[in-house]
Amino acid sequence: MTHAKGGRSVAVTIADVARTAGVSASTASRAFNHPQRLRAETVARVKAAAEDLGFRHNRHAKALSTGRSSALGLIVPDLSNPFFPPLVHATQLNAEEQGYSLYILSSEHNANREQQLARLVSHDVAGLILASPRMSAAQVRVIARDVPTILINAQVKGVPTVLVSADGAIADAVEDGAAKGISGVTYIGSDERWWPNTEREESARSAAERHGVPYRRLSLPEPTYDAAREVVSTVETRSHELVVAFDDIVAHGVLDGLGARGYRPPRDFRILGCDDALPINTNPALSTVHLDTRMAARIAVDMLLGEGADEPQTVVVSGTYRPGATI
Amino acid sequence: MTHAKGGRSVAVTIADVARTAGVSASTASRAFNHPQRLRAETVARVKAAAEDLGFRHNRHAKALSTGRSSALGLIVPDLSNPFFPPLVHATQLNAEEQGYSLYILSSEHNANREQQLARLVSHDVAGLILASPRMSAAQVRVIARDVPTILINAQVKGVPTVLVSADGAIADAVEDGAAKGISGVTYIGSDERWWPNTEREESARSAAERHGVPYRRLSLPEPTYDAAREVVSTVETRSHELVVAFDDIVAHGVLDGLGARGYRPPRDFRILGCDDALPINTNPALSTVHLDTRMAARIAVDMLLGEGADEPQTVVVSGTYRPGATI
DNA sequence: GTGAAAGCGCTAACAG
DNA sequence: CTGTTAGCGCTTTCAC
Repeated sequence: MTHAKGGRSVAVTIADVARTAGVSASTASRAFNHPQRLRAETVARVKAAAEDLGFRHNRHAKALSTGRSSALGLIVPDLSNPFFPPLVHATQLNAEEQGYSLYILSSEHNANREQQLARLVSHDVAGLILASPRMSAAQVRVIARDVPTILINAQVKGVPTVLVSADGAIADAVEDGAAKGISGVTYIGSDERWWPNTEREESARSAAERHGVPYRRLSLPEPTYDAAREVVSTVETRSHELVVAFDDIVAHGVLDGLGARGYRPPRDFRILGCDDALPINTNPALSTVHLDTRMAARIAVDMLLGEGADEPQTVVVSGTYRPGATI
Repeated sequence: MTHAKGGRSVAVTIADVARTAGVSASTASRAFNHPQRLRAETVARVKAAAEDLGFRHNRHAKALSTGRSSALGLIVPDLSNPFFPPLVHATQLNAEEQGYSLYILSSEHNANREQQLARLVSHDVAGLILASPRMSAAQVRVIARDVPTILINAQVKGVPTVLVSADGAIADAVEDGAAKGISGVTYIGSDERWWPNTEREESARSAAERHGVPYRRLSLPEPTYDAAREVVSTVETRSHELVVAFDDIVAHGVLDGLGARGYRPPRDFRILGCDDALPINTNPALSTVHLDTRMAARIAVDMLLGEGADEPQTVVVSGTYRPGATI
């Protein structure tokens, strides 16, 4: 290997590989892209040479030449929310497996920034995954026209979607609660029209209705621990109700806020979290909904890279109720 | 805008821009890359044309042509640890500001996978940031020879480094504790030779020594909530000691584990966390060390993109002691 | 089954 | 100040 100024090693090109293998550049290229069209012996010789020289395809040249990128994009609203890291990691693994790398972008829950990021990468990636996007349907459509796009936890007509649904699990939890005698259901989350929030709220509401118990909603300015704790420290409390929290963090806030007032689950109230991904446990152990984000990621990547992108479909990955000691 | 099959819009090239602006491709190119060398009027005309057509540079063509990528890489051991998302986000912002996008890779604390990821992207990025790497110094050097590399929270001779240090803050915390009368210092973390762990342990140890109180270390198989909780639920306890935890999560585990045995801070023991980044608060509020990862990210990106890469330097970003109610 | 040649979109000498 | 030309590394017709 020769060296350039700065002591940094210089790239090995496919021409170098071709030369040492004693073939032309096109043949060397074919050894990687269309090995069937070559004699097995030739393929082996080229690959051996490549190995020897430490050859690696220049991603940019390849993309320029083929018109296809070997990168995917993933936009999430917030890396700090424990829901996303496993999703991100799983996406990365699946992408890698198929020979793609991944641009991970974080929008910080800002719809405009999200769209801006999406536009920024849309021309440089083979496909884009929008996880729990903040964009409007119209904004999503603009992006989807530019680049193959998969939605996770959002619904836009004409764009393929993976839904990580808590619906059935929340129903199960409410049923469990009802069997133990609850006086009502309270959903606590933000009042944003954001799919994860609206789906969970709607699940809680309809489950309450089904069991004939009163339903109410507590709105948080933001679905954070502090906001939740704050709200329940002042709100009028109804005994023996089931609190369905937007996620485990909010549930944690509720637990601590109510705990400070002397209320303990399941004695005084019952509570359900969601996401099952906190680095910290509660006491008593929180009943929650386990969401299989890894599966969702796998499906999303497969849909993106698969053929069936023509007829946009919706796949629902159902979460499961994980009873703890709070229901 | 014309359309290709599949209804996806077709790319606008710089040649298109040049044509509508009535200039040559090179002039159009210069309007973006060397505007000083052009008449202001020309620059304006080209930019207007570009705007009109919705032109965006083809990243791959540009990279191929210049030999420089406009992407940076960032490898972290674990997105799920609350320490990293702010670091990642800040890196992204700074990279973006300078016109770079960011490949974020997660190694899941696996040294080999980490190196593999680093090699994978090393040829496709303008620079690489390794945050709290698991790789050996030798492995880091291999990468650093291939691509400009900055280390965060690791030290390898010859490679520029940003250290997010808890040292002074831990000293301050121990001093605070000592003023209130502690019987000793216990560091609780893993026993890995990983910079963040060894730095904090060493700080705790030397601070204890300085104050003439006994020191000991509790080793966790992994620095998790459960492991910490488990260990302190069985270990012999010494009253009125100061527990220095590897991070807030471990501190949380200690708090809950000791709490279950009826011990409360600061009455029975004192405790310090680290990272100041949990989505959840403790009760009483945890004393912790605030680490300015955003600043670290900014410096890392600047070092990577700046000129001074010739003389590798080490920059230390010192954390600050954030007294809560547990010391 | 393999080679020669052209071209992806852009930038960078080199002329003028 | 601006246009012409060549070429980045790779894939891909099109010949043989």
